[in-house]
Amino acid sequence: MYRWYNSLLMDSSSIIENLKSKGHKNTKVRQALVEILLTTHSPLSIIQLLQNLSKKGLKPNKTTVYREIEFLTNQGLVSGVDFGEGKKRYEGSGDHHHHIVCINCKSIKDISEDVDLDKLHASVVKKVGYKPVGHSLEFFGLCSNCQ
Amino acid sequence: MYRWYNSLLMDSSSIIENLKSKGHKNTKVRQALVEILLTTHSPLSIIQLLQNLSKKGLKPNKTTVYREIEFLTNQGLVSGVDFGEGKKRYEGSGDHHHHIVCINCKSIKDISEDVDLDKLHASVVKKVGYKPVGHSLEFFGLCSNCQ
DNA sequence: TTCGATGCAAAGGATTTGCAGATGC
DNA sequence: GCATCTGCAAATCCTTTGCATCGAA
Repeated sequence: MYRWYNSLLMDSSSIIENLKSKGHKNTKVRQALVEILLTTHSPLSIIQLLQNLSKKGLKPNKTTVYREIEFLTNQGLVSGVDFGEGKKRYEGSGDHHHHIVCINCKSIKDISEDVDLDKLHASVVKKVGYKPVGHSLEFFGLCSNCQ
Repeated sequence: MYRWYNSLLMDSSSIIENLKSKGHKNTKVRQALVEILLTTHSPLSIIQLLQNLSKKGLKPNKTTVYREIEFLTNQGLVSGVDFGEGKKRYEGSGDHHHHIVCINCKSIKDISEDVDLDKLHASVVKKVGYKPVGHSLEFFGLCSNCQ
């Protein structure tokens, strides 16, 4: 998947600078969201993003967060994951990895295992004639506390 | 994943019989839903289930379909999949396989490729100490029409 | 000044819930 | 007859939209 930046090598201010060079503005909410998504390595819901913003002293409207996330997604900086909870979660695009979700307490753990789906993805895509865009792989289970 | 039946070997009436033996009733909607999910090998939304029921001359309330799907899910007969569309889709549990979804026209293709995630699943689960329940793997792309 | 960003209210869509009435066995 | 199933209305939750205002460059 093409990505014009590498979040691991880029800090929030250089991301903001890049956005400014495209005619977008530097706002407190934007900068804080980028920081939160760059430092939190697990997918956050809109409500959790609002809580994190609140910790930074920012209390934007929920709509603003939805729109900012949509914007950052269009910029390729953020991607959404869906655990079938009836809502989406968001993480920095540079963070692409997979998760295991406890079906009871909903806790989420990252999977460090390097899942190489690219080869499979390529073969699947070739077979069905689709232009590849991405994939989603999540595991579900009961965490040690909930068993 | 434990499953008390094998949908490939079981027709709708024997499933209904099994449910009746557990004290559940045989209703037209239940029987029709089981038939639909047994014969449609792609995940259907609640609206699509209603449309399919309609073709069979049944016009149940949407709430009834939600409750029936919940019931069949609890019985292990149905499982939900989520493509991040903001709604769930449902398929017969015996149908477990993966999909590729066109991000433009939303068309869904099954992946015949035999994705052996069980080994990966087992290793992941062992490492994080979770009791395994299931997984979800979907690919996204642009279908030939939408490219 | 200009155009992007924001807040607020309202609307939309999926899903759930409470309760009374209908139906299978 | 009794437990399950159903319909209807209302409520809830997530997300989107319209519009007027604000604010960064």
